Amino acid sequence: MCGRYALHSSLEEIAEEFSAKIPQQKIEKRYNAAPAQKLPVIIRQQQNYIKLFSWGLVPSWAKDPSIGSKMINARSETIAEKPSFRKAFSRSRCLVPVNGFYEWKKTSSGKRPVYITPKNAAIFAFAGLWETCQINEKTIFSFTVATTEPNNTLKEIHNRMPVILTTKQNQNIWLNEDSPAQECLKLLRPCDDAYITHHYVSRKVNATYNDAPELIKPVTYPEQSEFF
DNA sequence: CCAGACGTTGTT
DNA sequence: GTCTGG
DNA sequence: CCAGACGTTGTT
DNA sequence: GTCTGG
Repeated sequence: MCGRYALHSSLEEIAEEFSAKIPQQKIEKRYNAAPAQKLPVIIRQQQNYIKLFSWGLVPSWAKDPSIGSKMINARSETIAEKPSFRKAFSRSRCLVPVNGFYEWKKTSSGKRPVYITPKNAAIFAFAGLWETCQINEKTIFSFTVATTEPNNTLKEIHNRMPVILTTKQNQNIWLNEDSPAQECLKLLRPCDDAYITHHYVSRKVNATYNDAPELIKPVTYPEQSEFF
């Protein structure tokens, strides 16, 4: 699954990577981006835009925005059918720019956070969906991240992983709102192991109020757990 | 017909 | 909004 | 994802 | 245990 990530590239770098217009808004470098926060996504409307949307998809019919906290991920196996996602899947797909993401690996001495980054690139593109919802005269813009089974590397860490689109061609199919659903579904597969690398990081990342470059630095945990 | 759900992950 | 359960 | 709250009445 | 907030 994917519930935390880092995005420290500049807006200019992100705009360049995704051929997107640079927004007026500034964004901060993030090392601990978390659900419910406003984060940059790439959407296509005539041209590509970078927008700041809330992580946790709030369906258009929702009456309470807190439903978004349950919608931070969408299983790709059912994304086209679920009432909460199917509308966005058919017409409102987006890319989520990410420099690396965190997964928590269970060990005999507790959960340890792992940071997963691209091996030969600067930025990952997660496959996402976005939505708008009107609640109390306010429009909520939100997004979710598609998940799939893990590749061989992630299998050692966790039982799910975010969908990462590694080629420009696939990113374009995903972003184009006229792409047939069948074509889009084909993209929702674990990415090849060759694209990623990973290392353990500090448990400081557990708390969302920590957000600094040190969070993505490698740390070493004891090889063997303590005896009891 | 109306009422109620609509989600994902993993359980050390 | 749309589907399922009662 | 993890951390932290989980409640009401009525105001030091 | 389960939900909300970040």
